[in-house]
Parts: sequence; C-alpha cells; structure tokens
Amino acid sequence: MVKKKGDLDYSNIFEAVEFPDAYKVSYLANAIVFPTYEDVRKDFGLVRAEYHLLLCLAHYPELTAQEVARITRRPRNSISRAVHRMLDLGFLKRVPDPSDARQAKLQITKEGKIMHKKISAYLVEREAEIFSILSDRERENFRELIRKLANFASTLKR
Amino acid sequence: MVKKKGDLDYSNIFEAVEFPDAYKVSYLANAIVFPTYEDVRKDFGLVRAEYHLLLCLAHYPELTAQEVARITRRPRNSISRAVHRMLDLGFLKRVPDPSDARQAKLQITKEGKIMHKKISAYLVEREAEIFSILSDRERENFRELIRKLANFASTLKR
DNA sequence: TAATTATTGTTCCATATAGAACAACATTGT
DNA sequence: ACAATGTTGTTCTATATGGAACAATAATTA
Repeated sequence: MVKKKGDLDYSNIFEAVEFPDAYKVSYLANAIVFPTYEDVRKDFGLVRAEYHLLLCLAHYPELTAQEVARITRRPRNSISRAVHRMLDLGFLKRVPDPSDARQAKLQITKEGKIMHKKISAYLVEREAEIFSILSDRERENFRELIRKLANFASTLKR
Repeated sequence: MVKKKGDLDYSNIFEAVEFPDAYKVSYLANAIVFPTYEDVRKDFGLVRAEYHLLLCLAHYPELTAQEVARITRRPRNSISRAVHRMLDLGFLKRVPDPSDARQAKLQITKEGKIMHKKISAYLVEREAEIFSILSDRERENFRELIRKLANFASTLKR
C-alpha cells in the first residue's frame, strides 16, 4: 500500500495541541472568518474596518469613530482611515458633535444601508453553510455557549 | 439622569446582527485570537506564520512547507518566508527529500521545542482564562460542538 | 482660574500579509 | 519518449495593518 498525498490527517493537531478548544476557535477564524473578510473585500470592495463600520452603523443610529473602534476592537487609526473612505464612497455621513468638538457622530446613508444588505445576505448564507453541520438542537446549544463566551470576551480589558 | 460614556451597551450588536453566531465566532477571533498572536509576537518574537510552523512541527515529526500551509490554511509564501526565519533562528531544520527534489522535510529542533513549550504554556493559560466562564459541563459541551465545526471547516475547499 | 491629565481623531511609519508570476521539478496522458 | 499539466518553494510587489506621536479639545485637580 503506497502512501499518497492527502493521506496525512491534518486534523490530528486538533486533538494533539495543548490548547485544543482555543486552537479550534482560532482555526475556525482562519478557515472561515478571515477568508470571509477577503471575500467581502474582493466582491464588495470594502476592507475589514470599512465593513465593520457599515455593520455597526447599520445597528446603531449613530456612533463616534471611537465607539466603533471599541465595539469591533480594532485600533482607532484603522477606523479613522476607514471612515474617510466610507465618506468618500457615500456609505456614511459625519455630523460634528456640538457638545464635544473633538468628536463627530457617524451615521449610515441610504447607499450604505443598501450595501450593508448585500453584504449581510452573503454572510447569512456563509453562516448557514458553516453551521449546517450541526443539528437544530446542537446549534441552539452552540448559540448559548458562544453567546456566553462573546459576552465574557467583551468584558476583558483591551 | 445623565447619559455617561460607557452607558452604551456595545453588546447589543451581538443579537441584532443578521448572522449572530458567525459574528460571535468572528468577535472571539478579534477579541482573543488576534491579540494572542500579537502577544506571541511581542513576548516571543515570532509572527503568526512562524508560530504556526512551530506548533505544527511540535506535533508532527516532519512536514513540508506546503503541508504546514494546508494545515494552518495560510498562503504558501507566508510559510516560505517564515521557514527561512525559523531556520536562521535555529528553531527548525530542513532536510531535502531525496524522492522529490522540489520539496524538503522540515523538523523542529531542540531549541524549537523549548520555545514551543514556552509559548504553549502561555496559550494554555489564556485558554483557561477565556473558558473559565463556562461550567465543566458547558465546556465539555462546547468542546464537542467546536470539534464538529472545526472538522467540518477542515473539509471545506480553500 | 490655572495647570495637569485624558480623550478624540489623525498622520506618519514600519511591518505583516496575500496575490501573482516564476523556475525547478514531478506527474499524467498520449 | 514527449508534451501538457500540476506541484513546490521562492521572490517581487502592492496593500492592509497597528504602534507611536501629534494637535485639538475636554475633563480633572490644585
């Protein structure tokens, strides 16, 4: 019996690694999350921070750049860059805050909402694909657990 | 009652988003996985691909660069670059494959193993911290579900 | 009030990263 | 045997990214 390419079981490492659960979260991120950002960039022309802006402002009526940075845990300068491009693209508008001259409130435009809908539809599809491997019951279960983890993660210092 | 900074509930978006489960996986990645790579870079001087090499070769006796790329789902050129640096650092050694002159088998060195142990200890600690929010039973549950998802993800075309 | 400290958004810069093209070699099919 | 195709590892290049420093403004403290 000849050893062929592909015989190597790459998933051995899933169990062998010293931190198997964190590793798998990391693996899912590498296998799914980051490629998805890539897809969004290629298909819709928005990089990660730009898409994050759209996503946040599709769900909050207005936010400062700083708030978006906090919500998404991205560095402020990435968001700042993204804001300018999104303003140019017409997906966001910016209104100065009279009560604090340092900051400005960001809002999504109608065009931004349209773009958000398009991207969301794609991501909803991706989500369905990924979680199709779980039964309804398992999915419900996973939802509860990942919610706990995400909420906990959101309390961790940055 | 005055509205203060910090009153904004940033986690609203966890439930409002159109793809809540995938979003939380993504969020965990952003909140935990990526910063962890940053920590490894700062504390141990290895970038992501370099650490991935170490991790893989700590668990397989030998691998080609291509195999590491497949296991970790990173592009080949990132791995290629990382291989050279890891060779220079003395963490890996490379032995040409007599049966295929294109490729070379990579192995971890004793120094590499020591470095791997150090980084692993740190990551094990991080894992414990993150999952401390779950009960033993929940953790067991999560382990089973994330295993399914990771295994499924590993079958997806790249 | 004045001085100090913190916050926001920004620019600059150094680095990490992925895509594309490439040379060398291997495999497949005729 | 030969041509066509695929694979490996590499370099080159363009871009995305995050840290540091900065100016403007706000908040805090003396």
